Amino acid sequence: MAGAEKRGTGPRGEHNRDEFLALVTKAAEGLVRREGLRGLGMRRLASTIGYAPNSIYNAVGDLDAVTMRVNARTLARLQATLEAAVASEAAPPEKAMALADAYLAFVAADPQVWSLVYEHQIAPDSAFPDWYAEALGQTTDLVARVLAPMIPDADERRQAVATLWAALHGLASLSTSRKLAVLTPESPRDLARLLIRRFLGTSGSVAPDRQDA
Amino acid sequence: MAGAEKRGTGPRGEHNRDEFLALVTKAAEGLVRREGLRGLGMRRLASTIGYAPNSIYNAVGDLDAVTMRVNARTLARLQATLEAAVASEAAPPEKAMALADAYLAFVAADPQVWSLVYEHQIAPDSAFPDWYAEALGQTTDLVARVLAPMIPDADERRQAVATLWAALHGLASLSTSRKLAVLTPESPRDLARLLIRRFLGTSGSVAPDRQDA
DNA sequence: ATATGTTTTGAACATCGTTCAAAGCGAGCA
DNA sequence: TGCTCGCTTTGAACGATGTTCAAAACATAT
Repeated sequence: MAGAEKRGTGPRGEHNRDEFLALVTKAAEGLVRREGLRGLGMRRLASTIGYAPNSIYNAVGDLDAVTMRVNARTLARLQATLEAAVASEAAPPEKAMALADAYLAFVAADPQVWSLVYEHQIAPDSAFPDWYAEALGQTTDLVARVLAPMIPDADERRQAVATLWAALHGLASLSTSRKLAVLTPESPRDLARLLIRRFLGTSGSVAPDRQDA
Repeated sequence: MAGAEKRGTGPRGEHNRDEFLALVTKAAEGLVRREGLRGLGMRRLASTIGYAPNSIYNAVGDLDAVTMRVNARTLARLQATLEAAVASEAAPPEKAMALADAYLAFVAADPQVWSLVYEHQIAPDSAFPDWYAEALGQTTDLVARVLAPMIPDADERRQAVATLWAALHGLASLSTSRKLAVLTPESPRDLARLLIRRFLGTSGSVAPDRQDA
């Protein structure tokens, strides 16, 4: 009664607990990818993986918990994408451009799943999830590292990172909701280039502005 | 059957049709203001105004239609607020700052209702609502008018307006969802000032940066 | 006063998220 | 082997939702 740290028994099927978590998360992600937030339902998700809804409640939690899992995975994927984008050795301004490009390409490639991250509103009383703040911090740290050579002052850099991050978020958000196309025909990536060029004050052209989209 | 433009009969209660529309819209707005998107339900809305749900279906439509009405009103209120903000005679850079300030103040004063505008996702197959595109255009035209003296070229100005609009939207969005405070302690208005100062290249201080918040 | 057409509504339908209590099954002990 | 313990899985149920149907209530026009 007091010990039993290992486990009393084991699961029935061919999945252990972690595999089941991954199964649920990937199935939910697929549902969102194909039909958006409204396509993610508990009964539907359960039938997709061939389980009863209660199994998901026992292993993961309610629909909010499932959404959190998907969002955590999405942020990790975004993080990996951005890391790969700044891996090359290039001048800082080009790195900033590459970062914005990778961000917007990620969003364009998976708009529904990315939208879930900000469409999902947590209850206003519950505290901010730790893992979310950490994931966000890791990603913005990446931006800060890229901006470090151009903005030496730490305070100013922190403000610049937050501002640029919010601006990119706005471009991506309005783009996926088709509200950006109402204002201008340019792609969000072109606008991001404009933003970064003007914000960072790299007055001339940063790159020959190759147009392949 | 062919004519009868006026009306066959009249409503029962003390409200005519337009008054009823306004009643529904304002009640729905109040619900959202107090409890957010999740607090807006058809049965709850009906009981709030003392009618049966079916009356709302007959006069307004389904819950999506109600949401649209609230959002139209919100955009009109925002439009009026921004118009008032640029009414004063001042140098263009200060006007741009005032515009951003008014926008973010509007969002901060009514975050839940404002969030409804972008939280509400229309079906991906249905076309964009005309009135929404028009309302958006009117508001961004205001920004374009403010920026006109500083950016004479029409193409460049259109891009700048879209970019700044998206950036403001991002600041407001991350602010209401408490994701901006994770990154930096500064208020979104301070970050907007930084954004505009850097974007518009008004290198020095635009205003003495009076701090009253 | 009767007929007409709209407004209003009570009841029903389908579905949803979630919970409860029982059945199913693997592991440890006798 | 047989048995119990404890976790896993589930069928059924509960409450609530958005939405629709058909009937009742009502104001007007003849």
